[in-house]
Amino acid sequence: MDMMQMNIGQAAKHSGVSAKMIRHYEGIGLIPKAARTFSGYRTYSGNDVHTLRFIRQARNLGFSIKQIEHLLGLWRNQRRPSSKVKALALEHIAALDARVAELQAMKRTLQALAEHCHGDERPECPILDGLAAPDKPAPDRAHRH
Amino acid sequence: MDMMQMNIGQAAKHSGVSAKMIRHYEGIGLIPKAARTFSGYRTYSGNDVHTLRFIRQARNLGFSIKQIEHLLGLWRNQRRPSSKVKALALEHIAALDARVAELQAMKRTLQALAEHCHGDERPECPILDGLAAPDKPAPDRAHRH
DNA sequence: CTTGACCTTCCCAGTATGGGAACCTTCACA
DNA sequence: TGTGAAGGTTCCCATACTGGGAAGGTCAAG
Repeated sequence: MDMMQMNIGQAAKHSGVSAKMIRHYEGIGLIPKAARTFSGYRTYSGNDVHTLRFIRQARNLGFSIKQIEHLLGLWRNQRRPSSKVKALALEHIAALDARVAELQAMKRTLQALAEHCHGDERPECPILDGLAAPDKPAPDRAHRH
Repeated sequence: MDMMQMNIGQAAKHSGVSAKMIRHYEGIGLIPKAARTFSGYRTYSGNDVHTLRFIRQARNLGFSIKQIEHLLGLWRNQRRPSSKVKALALEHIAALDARVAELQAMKRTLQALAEHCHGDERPECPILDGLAAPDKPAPDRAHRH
């Protein structure tokens, strides 16, 4: 029924994805091109909104666009083995863990420096000294992606 | 003192900051424009390399460029109160904590979904169902060990 | 001189999101 | 029926950080 047809603003409200982002997702091909009214407005069905909500949920869990593309494919394929989905999820969990470990390492280091900083009017500051320290002369290239 | 003069590749090696990034930092004004040889090559002193290393260290700890700008200013100012530095550091630690909490929340949610997914040949998948679900649910959250 | 390593600038790519300009469409109300 | 607000359209720009690569100049060694 046409009752479920809505324009982009409504779809945004109902899905929690901004109109800007909906257009963007269409632009990069994450979602198919929306149908248009005679005058050029995009229209969305309840189904489209459902997809958008799926996307938003996945993004809330930190999945990348590439991964979401993958997830959408699995979602739409009634015959996917759940193992594929689970693998993707576990992989992402591992990535989250790795990122957390990275951030916690940063925090630990910074905290160690901060603990020794008086934090008063005096200029001596172990934090700056720590940043200025020669570190290891081994140029490392390991960073976030 | 000319012994310490080097071109960008050497400075990159000694600082751990890529040549590409050194040029970029110069471009955005994070570091002053490098001196040039007659033929246009940038040259760096031991001091410049020291600054680059400072920057790299700060980035390794997750500081943003804006914050590093600030830190560099404090570093160069012999009369800064250490309280300013400490404030910046503590603020950043708080941001790291916040980010960690965010990621951990994602992980918890995803893990809860994954636990109920068989991960076999069957298509039923609570993970996809969870992503497709209308968002409301905060049903089971008491899964801590 | 030639060659290869290194330098220069400039453009493009990505992730994900938002701001805003310039313009067109819809709809309700005077 | 006119009109103004609200909301749609496209397009460009910016964020923060980093890399790839092209086209061309420079330097040192063989």
